[in-house]
Amino acid sequence: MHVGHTRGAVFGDALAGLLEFAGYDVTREYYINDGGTQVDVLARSAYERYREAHGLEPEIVEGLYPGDYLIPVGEALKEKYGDSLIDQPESVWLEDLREFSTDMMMDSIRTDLAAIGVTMDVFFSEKSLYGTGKIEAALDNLDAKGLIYQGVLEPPKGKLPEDWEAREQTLFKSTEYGDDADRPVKKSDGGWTYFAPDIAYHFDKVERGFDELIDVLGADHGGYVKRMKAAVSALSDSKVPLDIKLCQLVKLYKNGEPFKMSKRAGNFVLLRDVVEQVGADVTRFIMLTRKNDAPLDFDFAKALEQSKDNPVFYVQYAHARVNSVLTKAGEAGLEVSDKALEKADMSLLNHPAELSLVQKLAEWPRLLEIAAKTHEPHRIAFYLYELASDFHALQHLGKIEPEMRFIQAANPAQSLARIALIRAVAVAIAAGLGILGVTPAKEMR
RNA sequence: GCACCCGUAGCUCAGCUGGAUAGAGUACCUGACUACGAAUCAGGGGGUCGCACGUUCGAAUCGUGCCGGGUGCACCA
Repeated sequence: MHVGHTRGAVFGDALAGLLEFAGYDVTREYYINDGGTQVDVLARSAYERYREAHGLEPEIVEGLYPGDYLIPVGEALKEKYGDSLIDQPESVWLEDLREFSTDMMMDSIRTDLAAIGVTMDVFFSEKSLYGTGKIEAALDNLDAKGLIYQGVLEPPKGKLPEDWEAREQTLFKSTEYGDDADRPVKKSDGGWTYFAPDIAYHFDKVERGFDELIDVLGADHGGYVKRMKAAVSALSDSKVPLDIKLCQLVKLYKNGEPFKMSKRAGNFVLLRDVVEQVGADVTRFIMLTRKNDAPLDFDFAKALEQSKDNPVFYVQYAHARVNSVLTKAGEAGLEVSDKALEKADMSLLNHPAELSLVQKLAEWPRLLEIAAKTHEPHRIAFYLYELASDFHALQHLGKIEPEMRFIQAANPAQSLARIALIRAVAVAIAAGLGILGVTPAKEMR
């Protein structure tokens, strides 16, 4: 996986965590694109790398995947097949290589997901929809509702594709559900379009009884939203809502200098490189400090910095500080268990800095509700930063005004109230970071 | 041409189920460490919330139109 994919994975995982926290029963699914012609391309590309592993010059022609990530696949193929596939026709090896390559890609993806702390409940294979009657079943469902027909599409407005010609195709009447045009489910050669298995996948989800669906996609799939929503509405008789979250690109920087990622040459910055350098916590948090549909700048240098420039440390530091105070209070002979703190007299909190922290804390349930309802986990990240900020301000006040220190040796009741307050801060931070999948460190030395 | 997303401080962005003087980071300037962790904090300057209408007691937030930027646009995934 390259870092672009990561954002979707982190976003989806954090959203799932958020919904779980809000009381939903969530299933995280990964849809494996292991069907269709793209896998043929993958297999052919891997074959060239296999030849390369034998010292032959790979012929990575236009249309194949040029990325370096297939080099190990070629080597693994050499390991398994020796030279038995060299100069053999495609018919001999294509099927085997399809499976071999997708398996290896998926292993790699699973490893990457684990490295970033993402655990999927279900890996759903697109391939499993072909030849099993599932696509047919989904389309039959639509057909029974009168939403499938043979027809010819209007040419697209604006500039016409050069090889445009009117063709009769099998179409889904997605305009019935708000789409701009009806969409083909079969290609002119009789094969399924990519849209057909996608319909079948969503149908399968509906059949499995989910009452709410969320897709996380790259922003370049924006044009696909209406038709998919139309399909799910049709399949579920408008009973199952589908929300589609589009994640924008991640731009990598190092000290403000853009990091070149040539997609054509396949030179991606890999997720594992990023995680190795900055760690999963930082990677995740930074990915969530932007709205999902806004582009994200990811600066390595800042991600490595352990300062206010780096929001993760700022938040974690607040959490660590609270724990430090709790320890100090214990050493000072105060009983600071949660049970003891429940008895604290909170009316003793009346300094503006204390009250503003109380206020911020009071926003937490409401914020959770909005974040969950709008499917926007970034709100949690921003909130945690603000909460940490208010906390840091209050703690620092103790340096300027000693009577504002949390622990007042001469006044246990006051101390208890303040410690109850900051303990609440720690609880919220731990919960919030937990939702985002970031470790709430107790100390950061 | 059509659809979707975006346009808020010099820069990067929050805020948008309508509500009080529009927030943060960064940058720039000035300050605070014998004491709960200075990986921190305080203060200062800096904004016609793209533009214009409209709905409303009230609009950055909702609606319409326009301007500017991004993405996508038969049969490829």
